[in-house]
Amino acid sequence: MDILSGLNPEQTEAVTLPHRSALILAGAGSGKTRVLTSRIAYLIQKRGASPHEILAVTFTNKAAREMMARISAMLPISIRGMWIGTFHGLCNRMLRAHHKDAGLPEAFQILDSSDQLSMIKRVVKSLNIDDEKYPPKELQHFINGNKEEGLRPHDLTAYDTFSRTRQQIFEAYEAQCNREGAVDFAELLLRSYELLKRNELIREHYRTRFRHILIDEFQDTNRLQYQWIKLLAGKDTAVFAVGDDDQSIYAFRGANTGNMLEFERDFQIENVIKLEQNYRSHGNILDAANAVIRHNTARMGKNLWTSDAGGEKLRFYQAPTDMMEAEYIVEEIGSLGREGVALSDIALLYRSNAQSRVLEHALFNANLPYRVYGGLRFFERQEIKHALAYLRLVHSMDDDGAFLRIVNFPARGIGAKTIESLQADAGSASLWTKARGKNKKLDEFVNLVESMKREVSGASLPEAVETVIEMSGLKSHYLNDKDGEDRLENLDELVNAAAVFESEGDPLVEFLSHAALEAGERQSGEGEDAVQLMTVHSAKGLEFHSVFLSGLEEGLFPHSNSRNDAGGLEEERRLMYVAMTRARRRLYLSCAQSRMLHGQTNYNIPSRFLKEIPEQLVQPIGYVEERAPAFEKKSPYRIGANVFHPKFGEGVVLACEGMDQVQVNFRRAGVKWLALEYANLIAI
DNA sequence: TTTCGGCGACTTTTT
DNA sequence: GTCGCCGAAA
Repeated sequence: MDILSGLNPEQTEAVTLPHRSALILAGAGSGKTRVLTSRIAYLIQKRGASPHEILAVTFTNKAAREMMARISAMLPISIRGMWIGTFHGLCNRMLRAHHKDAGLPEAFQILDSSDQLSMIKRVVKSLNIDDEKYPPKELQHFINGNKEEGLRPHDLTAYDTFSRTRQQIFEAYEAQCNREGAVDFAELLLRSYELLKRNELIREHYRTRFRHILIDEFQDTNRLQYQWIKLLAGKDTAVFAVGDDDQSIYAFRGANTGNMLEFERDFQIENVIKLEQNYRSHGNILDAANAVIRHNTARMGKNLWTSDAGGEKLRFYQAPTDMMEAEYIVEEIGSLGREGVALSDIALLYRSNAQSRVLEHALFNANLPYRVYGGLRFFERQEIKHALAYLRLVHSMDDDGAFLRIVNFPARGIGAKTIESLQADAGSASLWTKARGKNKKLDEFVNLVESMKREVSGASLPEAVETVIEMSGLKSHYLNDKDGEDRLENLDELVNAAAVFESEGDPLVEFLSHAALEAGERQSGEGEDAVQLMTVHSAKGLEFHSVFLSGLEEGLFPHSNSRNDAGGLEEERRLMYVAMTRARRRLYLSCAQSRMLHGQTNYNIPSRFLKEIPEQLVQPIGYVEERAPAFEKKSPYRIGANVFHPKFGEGVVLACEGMDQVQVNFRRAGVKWLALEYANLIAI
């Protein structure tokens, strides 16, 4: 099949661009992933590129897997030479290959966020610092924030005791990481960046190798990730960046849309290709979403359109209480089901996780199957972390994090007192080195770990996992625990995961990295036909026949915490935009006059975002007559109407704001906002 | 050492 | 309303 068949002109242009860097602004539902994968297939098939020359980077493992699957479906050849993965995955790969030059032990281990947090707690304690004054959570944010700016402790200037202390903690934390051979997520990136920066040989090697770098969800990159890309791109490298500034919803964790503008400058992008044709949603849904996002000022400018005009109006329901809102939603789901819509094609979206409970309650009462996304993931479960900690300790005795996690789990009578004295003995050495000969119980533990080590050496990975689960006593512990059933199942699942795990080097080291880098699917039950419940954030990238967007109230959505600064409000609006554009055919908007939150009743007014949706696109249901007007008053002009202005000439109405303002695209004078009171517009 | 009860927090989340 | 953490009692 031809790679280009079925692509629209803009998509084709993007896929077939000559060898130079490019920025693709890809709106929601505009075929972004398709363009990205087609580009790779095109480079290989039509431009004679070798898979070896291609590096493609994504944000999630899921996206990376999807990309690989799609490319291998398009190409008859093996894609093994390609580097496709997340930023962290690719940095890990690079650091494993050059661990010596990066100053890391061969089998360095990766700390996930919770490992990192406990490491910070340990460091704070060892420095005798008050964790009330310096909360570990904040320190974690501080450390990661600095690393993401490319800053090490010695790069910081401290003017007062507070910042000096934080700097000291940062320093001690790094020292402890180095002692244990541990690397946190931000460190993976920063190390890799510094490696490329300092080592010319390695840098030039990758620069000549990767002639094509492709980046997905470019709007979500942080500063360090962008700098990493910049370092990696040689003079003959073409960087193909795909993103949508309107869908940037992760600024709160460091994503920097400014990278898009910088990219245009740094890589001398001549023309930005915009993919504006939406293949997902009906016209009314798209018009409404466009009307909302237009209220943002910091935009690169893009207007989605569809040939699939019209469709059903959006439905709006204002309920007296959150319970009644949920009941309304459940009723509607029932009738959608009877119309033949699959339950799994229906999504209930909300701004914050706390809102799911009332919805779950209503769904449960109505006996409708549902699936909630979010929550604990496989490799984050305590029983899994415990088992992995045994593996870690067996593999590397200096791993204090692993030692502390399991020294008394299952309980073997080694308490805080013993540990404290052990830590005092150890100083800057690892706990393991001082554990023997301290007391009887610790000796037993040391012997246990050593006999595990003997058993495990030479065993296959799944055998090792199984041995550790048995010998540690985890298995019998959970057998005796009345709620241990699920945990035992998960431990079995861990053995399975180890059995199917493929590795190229040391299987244990790679398996442990895998566990840290890929927290695993959230839960099973993928295939069942169930209503999908999730936050708007986790819905990004997905689409559904029908979407219910609930809790559209001031203080909730937009969230009260983002009300203060303008940037926060614009991010909330982008979130609203993302939420609305998830719907293909039907979009329900709802809010409640009163809502139970944090154990007390709140009375909220409808979200300001509702007012930004043109009234004629919305079908109100039920109570709405009594409410204060939530929607924009009908403008005398319709979007798309032709108008004439005495000075600017002919134009087309792009948007209306209330009764008195319109945005017009004039054929000669360009796009302008006009006050109807003064403008003397004439409809033609 | 373990367990239980009280108190405070509480937006969004991937690696 | 619920979860997680911390301190006091068993």
